[in-house]
Amino acid sequence: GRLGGLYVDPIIGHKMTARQRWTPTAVQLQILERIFDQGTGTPSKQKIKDITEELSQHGQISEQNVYNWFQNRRARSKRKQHGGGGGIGGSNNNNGESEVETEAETLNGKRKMPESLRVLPNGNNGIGTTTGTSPRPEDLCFQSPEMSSDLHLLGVLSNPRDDHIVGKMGLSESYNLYDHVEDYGMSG
Amino acid sequence: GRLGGLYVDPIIGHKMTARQRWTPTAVQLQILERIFDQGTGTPSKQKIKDITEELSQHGQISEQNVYNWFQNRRARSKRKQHGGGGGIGGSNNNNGESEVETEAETLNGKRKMPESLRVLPNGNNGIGTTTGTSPRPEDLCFQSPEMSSDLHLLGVLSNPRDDHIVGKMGLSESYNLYDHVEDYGMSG
DNA sequence: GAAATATGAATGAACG
DNA sequence: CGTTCATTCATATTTC
Repeated sequence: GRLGGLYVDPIIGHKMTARQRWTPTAVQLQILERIFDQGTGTPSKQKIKDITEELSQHGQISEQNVYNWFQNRRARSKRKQHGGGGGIGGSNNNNGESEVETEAETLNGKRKMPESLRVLPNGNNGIGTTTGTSPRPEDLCFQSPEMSSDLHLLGVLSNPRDDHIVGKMGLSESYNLYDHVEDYGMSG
Repeated sequence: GRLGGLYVDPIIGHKMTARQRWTPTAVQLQILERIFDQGTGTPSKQKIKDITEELSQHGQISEQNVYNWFQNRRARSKRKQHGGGGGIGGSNNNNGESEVETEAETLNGKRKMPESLRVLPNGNNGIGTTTGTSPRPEDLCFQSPEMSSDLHLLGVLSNPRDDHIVGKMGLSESYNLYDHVEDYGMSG
């Protein structure tokens, strides 16, 4: 993806086909996280301009990128993006420790470890799954496919859109700082 | 054991070996596919909860896993048809909900079937698929990892209570996100 | 065991 | 702002 490329997307429709997706560099990410940690919400437009200008010194970026980043960051803070994979025995960490040191990528600079490892700097994502021993399918193949009785309560699932209307509350930024991180983003 | 293992991560240090990701068991996969086949797409939060609770009886799992599974399932069902599709089978486009049913694997109980039985819906092997041997030009993102304290001018950002109050109260003022390509909408 | 493929997970971007 | 889509990465699994 040529972030700084000059090629223009030849209009595929109303969307950009995501042919050029901005990827924050290590330095940009550091700055963004720093700012995110300082403020509690999405910066104003003027702030975005300043931030964008600053981040432009470390790589191609636009105000839209900064805006999206803050929006996503904030939205996913409640989703415990750190323990995203697991969450069961997980560490319910919220946006409290945004100040994480991503030294690995910083040293590389080449950002070979893109996104996945970038969010796991502490070394504990709380998955706890661990197939340490060989979890080969053969081992669990013995289980009989007795799913008929199990799905009795799931029959309602055939209708995924039955309560998507609810959930739209006030637009106020009254975010409960409590860890109600049961929301990983769905229509409900 | 498999996902239900209790082994804890033995501290990798700087780099984390990234514990094995969740892998659905045969029974879980059957249930998930069944539900996916019933509904049109991603279930709601409440549905996810029910599904997760149900699947927990057949192995360790979290709501995030279920959510990701549906997201990937849906995305890849569409990709196979649209992206890989092309025009071999004649009708290229469809709703997207109807995916290639993998009933063969359910019979075996294993996750995959031998290559012989694995029939691709399009058979686009190495023609238009950029995946596989894709030279990612990530060089563009490269830049010196200079971690300078360039935040000097962004110091103002350290004050979260500058105007964000106006922002949250004045959400209705200029939050036309529909044009957020031009104006991503901020209270500035 | 390496290559190829399948797939869970992360995230930027877009929608409503 | 919350949700959802599309793309990509990393790992698990299969194949040779």
